[in-house]
Amino acid sequence: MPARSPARHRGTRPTITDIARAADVSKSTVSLVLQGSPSIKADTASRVREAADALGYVYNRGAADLRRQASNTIGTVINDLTNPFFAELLVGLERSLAEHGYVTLMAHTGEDLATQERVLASMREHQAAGLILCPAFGTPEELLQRILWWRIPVLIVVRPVGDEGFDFAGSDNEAGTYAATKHLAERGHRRIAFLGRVGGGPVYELRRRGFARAMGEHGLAVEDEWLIDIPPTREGGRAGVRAALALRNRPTAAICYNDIVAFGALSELGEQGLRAGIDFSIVGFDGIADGAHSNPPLTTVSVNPERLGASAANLLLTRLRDPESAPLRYLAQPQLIVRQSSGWVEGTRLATPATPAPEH
Amino acid sequence: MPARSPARHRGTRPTITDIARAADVSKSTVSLVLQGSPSIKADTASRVREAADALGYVYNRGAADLRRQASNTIGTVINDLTNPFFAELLVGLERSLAEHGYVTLMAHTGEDLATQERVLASMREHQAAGLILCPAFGTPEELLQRILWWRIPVLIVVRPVGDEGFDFAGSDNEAGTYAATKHLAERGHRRIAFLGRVGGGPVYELRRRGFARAMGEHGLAVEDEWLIDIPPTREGGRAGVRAALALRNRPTAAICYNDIVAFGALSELGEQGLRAGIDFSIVGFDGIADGAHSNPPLTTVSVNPERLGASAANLLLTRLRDPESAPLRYLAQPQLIVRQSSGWVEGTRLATPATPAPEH
DNA sequence: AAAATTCATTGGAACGTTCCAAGTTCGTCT
DNA sequence: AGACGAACTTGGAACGTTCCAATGAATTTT
Repeated sequence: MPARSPARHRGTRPTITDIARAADVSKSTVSLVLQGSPSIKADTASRVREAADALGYVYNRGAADLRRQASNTIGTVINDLTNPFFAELLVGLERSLAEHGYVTLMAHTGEDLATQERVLASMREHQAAGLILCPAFGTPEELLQRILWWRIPVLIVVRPVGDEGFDFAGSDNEAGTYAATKHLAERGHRRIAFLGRVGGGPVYELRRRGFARAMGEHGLAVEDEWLIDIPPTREGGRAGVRAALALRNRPTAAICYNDIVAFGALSELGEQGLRAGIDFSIVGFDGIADGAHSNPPLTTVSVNPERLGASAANLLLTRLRDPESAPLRYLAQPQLIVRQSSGWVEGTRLATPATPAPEH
Repeated sequence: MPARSPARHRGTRPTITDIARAADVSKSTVSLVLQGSPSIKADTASRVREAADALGYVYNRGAADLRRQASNTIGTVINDLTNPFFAELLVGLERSLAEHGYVTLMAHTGEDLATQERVLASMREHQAAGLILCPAFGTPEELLQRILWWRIPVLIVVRPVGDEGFDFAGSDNEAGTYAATKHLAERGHRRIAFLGRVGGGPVYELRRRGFARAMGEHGLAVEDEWLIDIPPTREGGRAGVRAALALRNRPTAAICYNDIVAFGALSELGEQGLRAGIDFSIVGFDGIADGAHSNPPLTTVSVNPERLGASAANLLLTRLRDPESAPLRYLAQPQLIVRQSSGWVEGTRLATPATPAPEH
């Protein structure tokens, strides 16, 4: 390799070629040293490393990725970050990815399908090694097929799309609401409402089913009007409680589709002068951190969102190692956390249970 | 250019060279077409585009970035995503970046300085075009200097580091707590506590100062014990209220360092059987979405986190266009949103004001 | 002492783009 | 008819890595 090369002009970053020149070795040697190859003599290696430091060298991952035809970027698509559930999920995801040397290219869809299309295409152009997708509401299975056709490993989180066939990480929704409903029934509730978007996709369907099953097993009827159709938002929670309280055959408790619905419900109860856990019981779903400090603290079915995120990331990394194996599947077993918002017993005030707190 | 090239083997993605071969033009022409150059004849262009579609071509942004010595990746470092304030900020950031054709490389530090160092270095290797940093607590000015030395434009968000000199987007903390305190004073409160981490950096300092100034202007003394030292968390809020209620000269209201502290405070008041806004008033800071639906809804100083994020992104993009201009600075003017948690008046119950709601 | 083996290093061709300089093909003007 | 320009198109050298095949030197084996 010719020792003569054009001198580096100010402002441009040093490359392995510059290091090579400074350390008087070839660019191949520098590359090997940077990769920690054992076949380079120790003192050559340290000479190279010194030169690199002296020049303020920065590894150019883009160039390496181009040559290696690989990347350590994982595209992560979140549909609703303003829901702390997804924020906590993202924390777990990102942490786990980072721990394994991957980097997170993050995009937010706000439940918009067109945005989702756009960001996925962008991640493809960016040569993401894999994708993690919290699908926006109404995502067609066809999109997932298309992504597979791109030959990019993709993991779906939280909301299943299509029937199996894709890698998926989520929680056992049916078991979750079953436990929640059982809890309320055992505390003496006989008329229990369910607050969520009717026809709101598979997650809603499963949660409703767990509710119905538990009701049935406790010999409790489910009146149609107790299935209250509200958007899965804080406002929805308020509206749901208003609707529930207005019913002729008024429920004494409600299972909420998720924690933010439950927060809305708590808020509305307060506004109506009712005490959650005494006058009316509320149970949420998700187990977001705020639930431990709402007013009153929220009984909820915790899926431990941060841990779910970490598990999801690990699942995708497994897939990256073995692109051809059968679809992977992880279902977190949710855990009922009893706090004050369900501290109600037939006719009497229940001693508020100490938060049992095996939480983080 | 030789028309003969090795045939594409299955599994490898088509490149502009493949398109060139298919459309019987040169690779340069394909490149120009993809860039929408006007100097390519319309029918050539469409022939090329058809070939590209037929082959299922995907633009390789990494390769282009390498050649152009540029990238459209912005590194975004968030210190605490489990605080909805930062989650909403991130939403605004990402949306604005995406609208301008940039992509967000996101990392979470969890307030850990070592993690912060690591992710910043990684973003540098990834050739981020710019950085947006919500600095972890205790970030030294030296780090910022170092980043500038990297010649990567960086914007600091929320927490200033060092004295000016860096691009910054944040809110007027002093004015915010001033307005909040004034509000409480005008409602008749004379003993007001401030719940936050004493010595918790410049943001704390400014918020405390706004509080002190308003107290002074209303002729109210600030007892040392009313400055309650708690971590800026939900738990901190609970502890703060407990501490406040235990004081001999017991305050009747508290300004909280931020909304999640306020949520903790509301929770603790509830636990103690006190009604926020009636028995004790609470004001938060940040204006996160949940505040509109807490129990009771939270009076807060809203900085509109999502909009702040968008503004921050725009500021960085301005900087990218002109790398040499003087430091940029954006201070959001926060807005007091009065809700029920401060609906208290000397001796009487205040008619709960309708949420005035110019919120989003 | 020659051959074989190991060890350390290196040349140079990729990877998929961009973009400059240069080329070709026209139509138009003298 | 020849020259000139405009309108299109193209060759090929970058960008900063990796990694294969090859080289040379030192060491061991025969």
